[in-house]
Amino acid sequence: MGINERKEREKEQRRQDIIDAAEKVIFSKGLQQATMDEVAEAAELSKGTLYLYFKSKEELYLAIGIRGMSIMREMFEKAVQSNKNGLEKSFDIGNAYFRFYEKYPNYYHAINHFEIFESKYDDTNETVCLCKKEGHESLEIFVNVLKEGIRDGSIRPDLDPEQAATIIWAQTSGVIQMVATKGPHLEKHHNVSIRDMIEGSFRLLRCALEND
Amino acid sequence: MGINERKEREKEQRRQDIIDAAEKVIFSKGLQQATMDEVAEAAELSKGTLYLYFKSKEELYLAIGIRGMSIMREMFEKAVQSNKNGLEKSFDIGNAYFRFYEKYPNYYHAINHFEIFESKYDDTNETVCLCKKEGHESLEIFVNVLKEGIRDGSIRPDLDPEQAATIIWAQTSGVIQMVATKGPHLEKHHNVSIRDMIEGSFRLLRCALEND
DNA sequence: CTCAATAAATGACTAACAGTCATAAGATAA
DNA sequence: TTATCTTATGACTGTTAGTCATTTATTGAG
Repeated sequence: MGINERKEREKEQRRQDIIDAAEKVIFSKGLQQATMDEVAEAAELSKGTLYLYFKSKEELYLAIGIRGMSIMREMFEKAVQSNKNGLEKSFDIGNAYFRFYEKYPNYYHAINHFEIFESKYDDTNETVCLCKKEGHESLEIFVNVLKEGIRDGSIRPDLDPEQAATIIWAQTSGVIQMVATKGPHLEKHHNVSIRDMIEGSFRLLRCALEND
Repeated sequence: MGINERKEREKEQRRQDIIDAAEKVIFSKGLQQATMDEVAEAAELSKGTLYLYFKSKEELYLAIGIRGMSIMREMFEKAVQSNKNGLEKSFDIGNAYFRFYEKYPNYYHAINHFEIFESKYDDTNETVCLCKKEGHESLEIFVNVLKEGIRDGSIRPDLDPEQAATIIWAQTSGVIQMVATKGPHLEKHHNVSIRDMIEGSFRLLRCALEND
């Protein structure tokens, strides 16, 4: 049935149009300040239609987060396409994470919002599961790089790659979050550059990771 | 003037009563679900009165966060009262941070809420400044322990204590936040205990910190 | 004690906004 | 042409943060 397929495509297109509109409004005013009426106007649709495609404002924001996660994962995939050893690739992922934050701060915040409220979300919710799946795929890239590093001898062999990846991911998220919230204050009042912070955290991680 | 002093005390007492009531309501229902009417009822006051003491719901929650920070700082102060070396005291602080999260998850979330939205807050706001001051004092305890460790030779001397403290603090916050959001999921589906995660992160940090 | 002045408390009210639903418009197929 | 089904609409509702005119309580001077 060609008609049904076309309808399906149109529906998906409309969904994406709504997310586009939501990004415009939410990224410029912030999640709280942005209203569904404004999103509807930006999408040139009525508010009711928005709710045919998304259960709530929260879920619409989640859809934005998924876009962000997808972009981030692609950046990670590019970052590990080199012939460096596992240790150096690990730092390339770390740098990619930071570059992602710098280039797409709004997507970063959308992802962060999801991570923070993750425990409150319903596991049967499709959008939530998609979010978790995307996040897990990004982590998996890092796990594989750690394994590679252990194999090529650049990373200490006594590490459990899954555990180490999870922990280092969390640690790096913490540093980027700190930069995101306190960064401007640190640069202004403590004369500490954000770049220094990131590099400082990598220096510590290098001690923790490298073999010998 | 004894009367004015008594009035001042009573005003402060009422303020604390309101925070007590807010804790009861917000801790049991969550920030979003809790309404100011419910807080007012729990405090046995009218809603209008709440707004004589706190500019907004947000600021009332901030006041709860300050209480949490104060408790946390006290736990840190106790943690460093020993005759261990600087390196071990550092881990005692880390453990205290985690114990604080375990014992007072609601205060932990209040603090986290503040940290996350810190950049959006007005720097001229008194409550916000108090929050930042409390947070800074906790960090200062850690900075001093790092300095102590460098002096007693347990911690690598090439570290900048302020920078390292800030970074390690951020990293540890990241790990605890991960535990807070993904912990139950990790324990259930990946058979990874929270305790392992915390200890794993300490093991990595030890490599990064210790001298020789 | 009385009474004006000040301070503290009240709760009905407003504005804003997320989410709903009866109705309408449009597409499709018989 | 018309019945059926899908999609879209926007007026409406319920909830709640925050306000403000009014009331109540406290104080200190005469």
